[in-house]
Amino acid sequence: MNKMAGKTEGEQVIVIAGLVFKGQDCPVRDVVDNIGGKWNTLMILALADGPMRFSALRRLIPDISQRMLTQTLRDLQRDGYIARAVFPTQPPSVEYSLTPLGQSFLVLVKGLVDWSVVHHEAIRAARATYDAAA
Amino acid sequence: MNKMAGKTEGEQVIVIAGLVFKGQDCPVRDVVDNIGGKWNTLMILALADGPMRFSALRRLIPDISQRMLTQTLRDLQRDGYIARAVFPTQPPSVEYSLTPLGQSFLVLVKGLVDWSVVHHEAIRAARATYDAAA
DNA sequence: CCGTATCCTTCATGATACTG
DNA sequence: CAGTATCATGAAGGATACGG
Repeated sequence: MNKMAGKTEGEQVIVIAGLVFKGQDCPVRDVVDNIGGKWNTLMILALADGPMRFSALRRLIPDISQRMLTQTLRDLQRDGYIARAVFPTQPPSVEYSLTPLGQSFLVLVKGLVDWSVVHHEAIRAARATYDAAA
Repeated sequence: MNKMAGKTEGEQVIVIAGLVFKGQDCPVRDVVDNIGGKWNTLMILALADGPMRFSALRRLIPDISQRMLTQTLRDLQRDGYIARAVFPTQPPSVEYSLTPLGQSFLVLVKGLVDWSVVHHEAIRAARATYDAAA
């Protein structure tokens, strides 16, 4: 049922698996781009069990640079996955938590993780086979 | 229940949401990296309804360059998501199809797509709000 | 403690032209 | 038809230093 249809003028519409993908306003693109980021999914998982402070996240994920931690949190906040709360302590503390949207998304991420765990071996095996044939 | 544990020597183990993430051999990383690619999920969807020839995929997804189409197909084949079948016609024709692993993965991708469609508006709204505040 | 600012490197992608 | 080869570029990510 895959089809491609051109509109009357210039604007192109792609239909795949019953879904419309337009060049720009594709609903999926935004979400996939977020998953694609190196740290985004991990950050969602890190906040799965409750709010966390900036420094706590750094300790939890030592491999991330401060720059990337900030940026990842900003991106996720901007898209509504996480919330940022500042407490006027001295020095100030900032707490991040999943929004309802983020919690909804967490379900997908967990599904992804579970699938990965189950099929990881098959993937590694396929890779080995392919590389051996090359 | 998030914890970080250091092993006796050097090797670092990160535990998030009950899962172990080691620097290299992380089962999730491979999968997420694949999803992250610009065309990978779209390609999986494109093959959802059955096998497709190279040229058919080009027509279906006009925005992809030949180079990226080839590379995306190669990557997915290497990881075992899709199969490549060459038919000795003149000129030769090549058909790509989802493997069982790919079909299993398709379920996740569809879940992702559905979620995106449902929550796309919320995300766009969050973005608008955030940008307005800035 | 929680960031910004700056610089730098690498990699993914795109454009284009050519081949069995 | 189904690719390869080559070159160019922009974005993503890392390292480091500084600021409120």
